[in-house]
Amino acid sequence: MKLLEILECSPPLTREPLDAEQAAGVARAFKALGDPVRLRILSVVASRAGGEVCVCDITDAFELSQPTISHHLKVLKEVGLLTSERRASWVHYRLVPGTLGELSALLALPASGPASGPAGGSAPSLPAAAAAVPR
Amino acid sequence: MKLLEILECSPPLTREPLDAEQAAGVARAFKALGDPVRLRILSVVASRAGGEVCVCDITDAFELSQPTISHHLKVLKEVGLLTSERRASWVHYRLVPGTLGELSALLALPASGPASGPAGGSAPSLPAAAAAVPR
DNA sequence: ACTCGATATTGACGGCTGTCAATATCGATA
DNA sequence: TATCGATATTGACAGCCGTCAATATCGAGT
Repeated sequence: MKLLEILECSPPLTREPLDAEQAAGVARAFKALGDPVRLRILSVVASRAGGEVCVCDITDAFELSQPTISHHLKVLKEVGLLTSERRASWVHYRLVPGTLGELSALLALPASGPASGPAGGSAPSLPAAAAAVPR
Repeated sequence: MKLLEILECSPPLTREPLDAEQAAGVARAFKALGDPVRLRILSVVASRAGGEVCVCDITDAFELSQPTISHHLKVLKEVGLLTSERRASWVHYRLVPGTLGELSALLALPASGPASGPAGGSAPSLPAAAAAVPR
């Protein structure tokens, strides 16, 4: 299943627990972000003005072998965070639009100002409702 | 170094590339989120009304051995996402305030409406500036 | 067709990780 | 202090993961 579809039907963590299927899908994305090199690669792509990075730019921004960089790019691509396009000899990577934003929304706190928040106005966070004996 | 400190001095991915140290710190957090079980545990804690969950509640919400759950809780705690407090026989876990929000901000897209965004209003995302030959 | 530079794939290796059974620890209660 | 329930720790094992050297593929130019 595609990452974006999973993200779009996964509520924010602060809203309700994820079911097993959602968790499995989302975890794949976070696992991909769980490597320092991939995180840096992603930040290079995400912060690039044109939104596009040539592999060669990445390869010599890191002190890692070219196959290793290629491997990380593949991981980021397979999980649905990046896309690639070949132009002439060079391959360019860019963000898959939406995924970063959806991941961000998943972790976001419940909007303090309920002005434009996506949340239905439920659960005003009743302070300590279940203070009884746990079981 | 503590997770929150790292997060507080790490710019959003869309702003500028992470340096190696920031990436290493942040990646630890995402790595912890990169397991389906931990993600579900975290969502259970995050969505809990009182903000607190007893271990026993988690242990029998999953079909995993008690040591396994304990292990995952330890990982989430060591990485700085959860805290625990012992009360009587039971141990209660809660979110470390701020971390989820900071992680969310790290992944967030550049705020379209700069109304209440935490970002200083820089970088109007110049569209495609570097279109020249990659190298 | 041949060569060359850019990128991907393969195969191998050491280290990390998720899981469990067994055991230990820690509080409460008798 | 003896016991019991709740949680943590230990040790072991299979499987995954990051890295590299070697090699393959793919376009472009000659």
